Amino acid sequence: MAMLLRKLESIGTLSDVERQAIQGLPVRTQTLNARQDIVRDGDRPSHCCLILDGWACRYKLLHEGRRQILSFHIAGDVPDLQTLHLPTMDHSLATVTKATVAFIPHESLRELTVNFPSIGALLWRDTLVDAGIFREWITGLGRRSAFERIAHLFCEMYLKLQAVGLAGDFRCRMPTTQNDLADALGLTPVHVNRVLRDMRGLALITLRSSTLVIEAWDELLRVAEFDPTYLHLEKPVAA
Amino acid sequence: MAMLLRKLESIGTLSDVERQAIQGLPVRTQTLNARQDIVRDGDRPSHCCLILDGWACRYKLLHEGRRQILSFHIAGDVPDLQTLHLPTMDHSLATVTKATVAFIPHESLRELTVNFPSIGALLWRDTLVDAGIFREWITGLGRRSAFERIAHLFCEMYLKLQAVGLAGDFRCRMPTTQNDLADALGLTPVHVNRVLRDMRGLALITLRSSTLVIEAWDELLRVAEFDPTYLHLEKPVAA
DNA sequence: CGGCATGTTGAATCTAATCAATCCACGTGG
DNA sequence: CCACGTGGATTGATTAGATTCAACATGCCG
Repeated sequence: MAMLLRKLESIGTLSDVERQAIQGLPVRTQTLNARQDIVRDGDRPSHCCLILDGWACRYKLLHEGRRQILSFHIAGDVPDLQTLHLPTMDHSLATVTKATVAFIPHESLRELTVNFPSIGALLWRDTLVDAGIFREWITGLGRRSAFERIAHLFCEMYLKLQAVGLAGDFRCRMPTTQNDLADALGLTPVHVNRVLRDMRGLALITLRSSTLVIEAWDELLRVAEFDPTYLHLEKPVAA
Repeated sequence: MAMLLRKLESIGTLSDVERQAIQGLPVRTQTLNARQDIVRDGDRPSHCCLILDGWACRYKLLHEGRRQILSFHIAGDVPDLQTLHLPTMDHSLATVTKATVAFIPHESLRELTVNFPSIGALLWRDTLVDAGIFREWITGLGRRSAFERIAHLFCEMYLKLQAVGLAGDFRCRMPTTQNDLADALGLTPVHVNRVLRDMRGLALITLRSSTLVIEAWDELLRVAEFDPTYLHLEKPVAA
């Protein structure tokens, strides 16, 4: 549960007792291949899923195979935490890469929130941060250009990864295909490809073999019109 | 607080004691003109805002006056409930129409969630439904056509209004300008206008003087590819 | 080595944006 | 009562950003 602790402490604070209570949660761990569904639209799961390693994403499917990715998730995230109070899934959750996940029974989590209201508040807070990220994505999809959207996503993922110690020195994993990026940003894979070429041309970033290197962080922030407030990170954000 | 009760009971259930506790909340009521900010991006409010009458919306501003509306809110909604656990606003909240709102101190709401954990759970649930609506909007902005987006929004608002008794018989208020719709759906006002003309031509809806009449509900659901699951309404949805 | 997923590029097309007038409904004041 | 002002709605003409279709390259894995 180290990843969960690290994640929760990136958006709030925990006491020793609380840390121990979280570490005492019963979990069933499982490793999944890339592109496997974890829970599906319409399911009524009895567990939440904590990501220990790898990437996952939430998505919805529409007619004619159209897919919209709603969020990307990394180690420490509990992408279906909302099932604690919304029994029916209104979207699906799948792995992006090979991933290790831990399933935590709803019951245990409810118990935890009853015994430790401040952990409950922190979990609530986590779902609220999630919603804040959704709002930012809405803004991007509605009013940002393809270029700005991609730049913005790179800033976001870099900071999210950094917050749990998985990024630094302006480089991080980005194990998404151009197709995944397209489905997340409301674009076509072809157009994503062209924009990435342009970004490379401007010496903003390089993205090769699932590794993102941000060559010009300040410039990337500027073109993305990126303001990290919406991530509601507890610790000040590293420049 | 009747509207708040009605709203909460549209997504869950309350006992008599809980109803009374909610009715005992101290509030300061205020009437605002149309297009007034209630809280602004960056604020750290000490109250939540319950809408008693009229419409409000959340929005973000970008460069060059670009605006993205993130959600519409009606009587019974508490659009800034997240400030209970996310002190800093990452967007603004404003009235759409002349509106009456009630301000409830954070302190009182926190007390309420401590004394009545099941009210706390219901409020949490409300923010989760909110997030579910954000996800649906992401899907629309990313992968639906302008026509589908508008149709989808009409279905959503009709059901939301119906759930609190403000709509029926396939008609409801829709006090949004075409400009508001454009900012909500990632379109231009001009294009919204054309699509509305087309929808009228197909005898799907009429929208005049802030009143929406849905002429062909089933057909509207079909073209919008609308599935009400994401609204997580407690009561079955009226056909 | 072969096969398949992913990435890349070109050309044609299209949806929706942009720019620019004009129209209409409504409220106000002379 | 009517002229005027204003905000919103409507229409036309043009443009731009992104899509679509298609072909080809690359790289990884069995």
